Amino acid sequence: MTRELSARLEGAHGLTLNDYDVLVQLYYAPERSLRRVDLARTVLLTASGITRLLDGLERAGWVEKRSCATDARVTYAHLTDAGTAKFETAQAGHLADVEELFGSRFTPEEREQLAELLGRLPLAETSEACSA
Amino acid sequence: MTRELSARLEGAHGLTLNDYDVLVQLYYAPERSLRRVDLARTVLLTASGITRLLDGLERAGWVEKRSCATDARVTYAHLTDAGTAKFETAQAGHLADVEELFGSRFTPEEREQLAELLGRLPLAETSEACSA
DNA sequence: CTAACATGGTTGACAGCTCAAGTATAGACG
DNA sequence: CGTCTATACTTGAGCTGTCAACCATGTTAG
Repeated sequence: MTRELSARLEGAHGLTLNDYDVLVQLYYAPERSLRRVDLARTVLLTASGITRLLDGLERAGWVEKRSCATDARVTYAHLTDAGTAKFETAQAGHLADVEELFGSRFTPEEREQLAELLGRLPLAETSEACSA
Repeated sequence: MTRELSARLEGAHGLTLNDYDVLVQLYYAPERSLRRVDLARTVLLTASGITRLLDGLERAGWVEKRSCATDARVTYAHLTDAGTAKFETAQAGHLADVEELFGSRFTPEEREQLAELLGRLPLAETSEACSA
């Protein structure tokens, strides 16, 4: 399923599933910005993985770096206008794909259940913010 | 979770989660043998992925190639005695890990539910056997 | 203040997997 | 029989992500 979804996303928009995931996180984040560490945690990548993934998105002009005023160590990833547009375009197709491959097999109650059950799995916890 | 399980397996027995997965499949297969294609399908790898993974297991002496009497195209992967022993050793630890990280978070009924729900996801279907 | 440690981030080397292309065998059909 | 298509498997090239090592900044305690 992951392969299939990723392949479709790749074919239609040149995005990896992880790329897309990062775009979603940024899109819904306050100021469309997130610390790289936090981003790494939510998309289940390591710090270096995020560096490399963002390299690509930055080169494409969809994401840019921003420094933090109160902590010189942190760098924010910020979704550019181009990136926002890109995401909005990709989202429709992807949601349709997910619905087709995944959603159609479960009733709404079953989805709830799945979400609740899988939500119990152990994940690293998030951390503090910083006023940009 | 996958990372954690794989890391433990790697640390304790020098096995990848996928290596382990292949070992399980072979262990419970008739004659401890499986066609490479079928193996690929059940562990969710491509044909070339299996070739490379088995390369490693063969070099370690846990798996060996066997040809098929009735179809010269197919090669069987067969678990050697060493491989069987290896698997039995690794299994205990791994089951404990899974229980710790995963099982402890769900009641038996919930596990059933999860299995049923996730079991509905689309997977490539298996294929025919061949008398070795 | 300084030493010691924790945290955010990047980089080099490498593992693991994919895709595309190629080889070899099998089966179907004229 | 020869051709055409499908299947089993391997290999070369390349991508993605990991780990380990590193630098820089922040935090805490003597």
